[in-house]
Amino acid sequence: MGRSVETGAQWQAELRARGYRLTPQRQLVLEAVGELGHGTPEEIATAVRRTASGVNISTIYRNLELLEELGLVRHTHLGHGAPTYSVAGNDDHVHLVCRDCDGVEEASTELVQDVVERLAAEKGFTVDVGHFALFGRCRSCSAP
Amino acid sequence: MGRSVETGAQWQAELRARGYRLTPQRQLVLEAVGELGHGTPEEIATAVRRTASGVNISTIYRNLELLEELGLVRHTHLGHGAPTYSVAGNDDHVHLVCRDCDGVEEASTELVQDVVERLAAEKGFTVDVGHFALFGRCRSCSAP
DNA sequence: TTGAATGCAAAATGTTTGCACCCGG
DNA sequence: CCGGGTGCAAACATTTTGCATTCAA
Repeated sequence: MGRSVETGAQWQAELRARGYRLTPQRQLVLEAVGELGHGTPEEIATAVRRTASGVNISTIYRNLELLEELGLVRHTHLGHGAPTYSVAGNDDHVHLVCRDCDGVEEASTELVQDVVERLAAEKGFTVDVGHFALFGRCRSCSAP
Repeated sequence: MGRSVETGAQWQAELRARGYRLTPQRQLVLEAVGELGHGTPEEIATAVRRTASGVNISTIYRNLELLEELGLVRHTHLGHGAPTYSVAGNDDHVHLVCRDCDGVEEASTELVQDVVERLAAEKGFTVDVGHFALFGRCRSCSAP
């Protein structure tokens, strides 16, 4: 689902080029993020453990951090507790977070293209569109 | 600074109408949020304690929740750890959070007016503009 | 008086860190 | 072999909760 971006060989080479090693845990974390689409560290850990039951949560955190540094994953704070990780680069979208039901909808980034361009021009601020979260109330929760 | 919206008498009446009580702690929390402009629960606690040194952090949390329910304050997740509270209704603005330096800039909500209207029309999603956070990289951190 | 609110301490979450051992290159 | 990576346990940070006490109305 949705994955692509680079081949395994590509990021693995990049990894080594930077002096890091390729470990099963590392591969599994990246795969899990891709499969889940969105996931908190805890959810990712659960997914990873379906294949490798012993993986520690701190390993998940350390690898998410590393994979983010490599630009392979990205995280967003969708409001409440844990952040949500997703694979970088593909199917970017804006997150619409409902404050009432905590539901998360997605919208095309095309929606905010103007805003992004204006901020770049006027403020020199480069928006990370995939990181984009809008809070408010969804249709269902607005209904009487 | 920046306060207005309602008079003290107004929200205090509303409070009682809902069966809640007016306590010094409650007033102090609201005042502190107003004075700070933005603040984490811990920062608000510090501000409150300048006047009333014994106030417990759990009281701060409980009152922030209540004041938010009453629509007097609002909170935003600006990325990292603790959320930021501010007085609702006045000086709404968009938050621009830099992922590199963690700095927070503000921009006029006018910037996103179109987006807000389109989302309302197309998705029935009511954006809470004061809750708006954009993540990315600020001018300084973009510079070489 | 009386139940909402507070203070306190303990528990629940979510995340980070120190360290000994392990293993990818 | 060697330094990066992992597991584990403990430390942290933030928020929530149970309960006895206090106090606003």
